Amino acid sequence: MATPKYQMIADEIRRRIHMNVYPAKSLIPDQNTLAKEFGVSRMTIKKALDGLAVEGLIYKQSGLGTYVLGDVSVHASDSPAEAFDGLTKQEGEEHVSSEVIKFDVSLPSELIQKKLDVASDEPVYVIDRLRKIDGVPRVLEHTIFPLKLVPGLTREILMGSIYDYMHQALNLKFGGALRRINATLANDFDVAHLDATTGEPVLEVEQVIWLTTGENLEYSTSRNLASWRGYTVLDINND
Amino acid sequence: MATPKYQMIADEIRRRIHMNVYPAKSLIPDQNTLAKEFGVSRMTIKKALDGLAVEGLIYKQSGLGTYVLGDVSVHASDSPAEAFDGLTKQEGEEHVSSEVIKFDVSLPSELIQKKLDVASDEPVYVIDRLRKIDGVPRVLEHTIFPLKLVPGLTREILMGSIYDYMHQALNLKFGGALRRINATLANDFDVAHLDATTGEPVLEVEQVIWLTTGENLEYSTSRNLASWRGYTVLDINND
DNA sequence: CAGTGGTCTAGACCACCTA
DNA sequence: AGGTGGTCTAGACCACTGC
Repeated sequence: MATPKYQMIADEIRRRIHMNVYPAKSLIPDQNTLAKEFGVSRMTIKKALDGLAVEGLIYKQSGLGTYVLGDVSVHASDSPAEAFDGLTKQEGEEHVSSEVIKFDVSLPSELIQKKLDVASDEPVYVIDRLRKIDGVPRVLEHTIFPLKLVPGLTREILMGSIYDYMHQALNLKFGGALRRINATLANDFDVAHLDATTGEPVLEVEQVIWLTTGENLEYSTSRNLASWRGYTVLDINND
Repeated sequence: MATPKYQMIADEIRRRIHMNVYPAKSLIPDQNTLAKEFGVSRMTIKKALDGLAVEGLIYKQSGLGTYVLGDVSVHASDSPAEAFDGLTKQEGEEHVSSEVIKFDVSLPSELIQKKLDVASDEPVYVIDRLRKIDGVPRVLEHTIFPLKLVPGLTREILMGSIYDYMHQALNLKFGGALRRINATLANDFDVAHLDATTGEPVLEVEQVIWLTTGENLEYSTSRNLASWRGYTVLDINND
C-alpha cells in the first residue's frame, strides 16, 4: 500500500471540488454513498473528509450533511507562507543567496539558556545572515542553535539552505514552532545591511523551533522590511 | 454519552503529562496497553493520541512508540492568543470597554466586494471602534460586515462584544480566518485615538473571517501599538 | 524476530436535523 | 421517521523499528 486509501480518496474529492464537480456551498454525497462508490468502509471515507475539514475545504454537520466551502483562495488571493520551509523553499533556490555576517560559537546568554532550554556550559552557534532575493537584501536573520544538535555546520552550508542540511544530512524532523510577530523600527544594523531607512517599519519574527524529540533546535529573530513582507496565518476553527 | 470516550481519555493522558506521571522525553505505554487499561478498543486510544499530537504534546513514531514532548509552555512562557474569541474573551469582560467612533451602513467599495465576495448593491456595516483595556486605548478596529449576516446590530452591542452577539443571539459559527500581519507606522488617526506618537511602530492585523457555511462574515483591520502587543502563532508540524 | 503505530473493515449504536 | 455524521468495537494486515 503505497499511499493510504483515505489519502487517495481525499485527493480525489479535493480534485472534484476544484473541478466544480462538487460546487461550493452545495452538499456532497453522504458517507455511505461515497463508501460504496470507492469500495471502502465508511470509516475510511470519514477519515478522508476529516482531513479536508482541517484544510477548511468542507464543513460537516451531523444530521445535515457535508458542505463544500470552496478553496481558501476564495477568501483571499494571498496564500499563507509555508511553515517549515525556509526562505529557500518559498522563493525558489535560484532566487535566494545569503551573506554570512557573523558565524560564531559561544556560550549561551541567560535569555538563550531559557529560550532553548540549554545549560550554561552548552556551546551554541550564533549566526547572522543577510538573505537576498534576486540580489536584493530582504531579511536579516539572527539565529542560535545548540552546537550538539547541528554538528558540522560550515560557512558553505550557511550560504545555502540550513534547513536542507538539517533535514537531509542530519535527518532532523521539526516538531513545531512558536512564533511571535512584532512591529519595530529600523535600527542601525538594519540600515547598514538591509538598505533600510531610519524610522522605517520593520516586521520582526521571533521564533523557537523544536524537534519531534522535544528538544529545542533554534531560537531566532528575523527582520523584514515591512514594505516587502507580511506574515500570513490561516486559522481553521475546529469545535 | 455526554463527552466521547476518546476525549475523556485524551484529557486523562494530558493530565498525566502535566502531573509528570508521563515525564517529558519519555515513552508512554503502547496503544494496546492503554486500550486494556481504559477498557476500550485500540482505535479509540489512537484517536485520543492523535488529538494530543495535533496539540504538540506528544509525538508518535511507527515502530518506536509515543514520546512525551512536554507542554508548549516548555518552549515559551507566552501563550498564543485565542483565535476566535475577540478581545473581550482574551482580556476579560470587566477590563474591556469600547468607544464607537463610526457606525454606518453603506455600499461596499471594490476592495470590500472582493474581500467579502458580496455584490455591489449588498449593503454593509462600516464600523470603527476604539477598544480600551482598563480604560487605556489599545486597539483601533475597522470592521465591515454584510448587513444581511448581522441583522439587528445596535450601538449598544458594539460597546460590548460583537462576537458574543454573533455566537449567542445569531447562532453564527466561525469556519475560519485568514490573517495578514504587517508592520506600519502610526498615522494621524492612530495619533488622535490611540494616544500614539507620530512615527511609532504599529502592528496591523488584516483579516477575513468566514462562517461554517462558507460565507464571508467580516473583513477588518486592527491597529495595535507595537509596544503593547505582538501576535503569537503556534505551528505544529504534521507530516 | 517481536513490538510498535498506521490503516482498514463490517457492523453497531447514538445524537442531531429535517420533515 | 428517516437520513445524516459521530463514535466505537474486535479483529486483521501492514510498514517500520530495534534487537
